[in-house]
Amino acid sequence: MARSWFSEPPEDQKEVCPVTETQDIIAGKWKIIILWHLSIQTRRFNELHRLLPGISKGILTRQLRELEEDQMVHREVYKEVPPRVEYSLTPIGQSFIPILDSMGEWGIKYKKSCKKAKAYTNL
Amino acid sequence: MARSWFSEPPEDQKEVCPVTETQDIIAGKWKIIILWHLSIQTRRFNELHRLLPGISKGILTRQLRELEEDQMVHREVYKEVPPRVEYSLTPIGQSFIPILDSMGEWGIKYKKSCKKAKAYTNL
DNA sequence: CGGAATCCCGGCTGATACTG
DNA sequence: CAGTATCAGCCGGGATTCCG
Repeated sequence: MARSWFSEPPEDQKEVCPVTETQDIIAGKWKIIILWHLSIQTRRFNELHRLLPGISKGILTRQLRELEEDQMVHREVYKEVPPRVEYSLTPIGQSFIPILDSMGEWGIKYKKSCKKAKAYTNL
Repeated sequence: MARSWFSEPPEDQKEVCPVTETQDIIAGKWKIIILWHLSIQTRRFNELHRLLPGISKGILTRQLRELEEDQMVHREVYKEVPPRVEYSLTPIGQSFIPILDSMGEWGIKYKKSCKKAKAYTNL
């Protein structure tokens, strides 16, 4: 018993519900968006930073590291001056691209089919 | 200026990157899992509560409400004693099912193809 | 350029108690 | 049964500073 003493009955849940695994990986405010940008092409760190307006370098680093740990993203360091680091999708990450595409298409259809009630919460 | 004074350049971002929309909707610790359970069949409140070990009723309610606001989930109240409330997917929610399925399948493949490094962080 | 190290902060999450 | 209300806390995001 490491840390399963509260609110976490991990095993059975993941057995029963396979999306749990996926949920764990793409949870994180920027991960889906990062993966999407990497699905287009390999990107450098600052390139990603520019593509994600509002994210700080610290956070970007963390999200990328976590994606690395989950073997979704590959980090290639070129020993140069100034340094260059390129991020790309691993094979596992690439296998996720169809889902990213679906999510993109769905997002577009979603915007068309409904004006978000959330925006008008004050009604 | 409501609350967009920091870290939120919403418009352009969503233009450029369609997954942002989707990200916003499925963000939330339990939403994907809730949607998945509802994709199987209509469920009652306590049924969902049992299916999601670890979630509290308060949180479950909130996540469901948010999914309702986003028009993903329909809430049907039966005027009975004791009360009965059933949750199901709206048409928009149903249009998301393929993605849920993909995520489920992907999650299974993922588990096979890699032993998560995260679990052994202490190495 | 691409981070690492810190600190801070808010919001979501979660527990508990109460209600119709 | 299906919530609401309230409060606590934690974690993850964010800003800033420093480094090779």
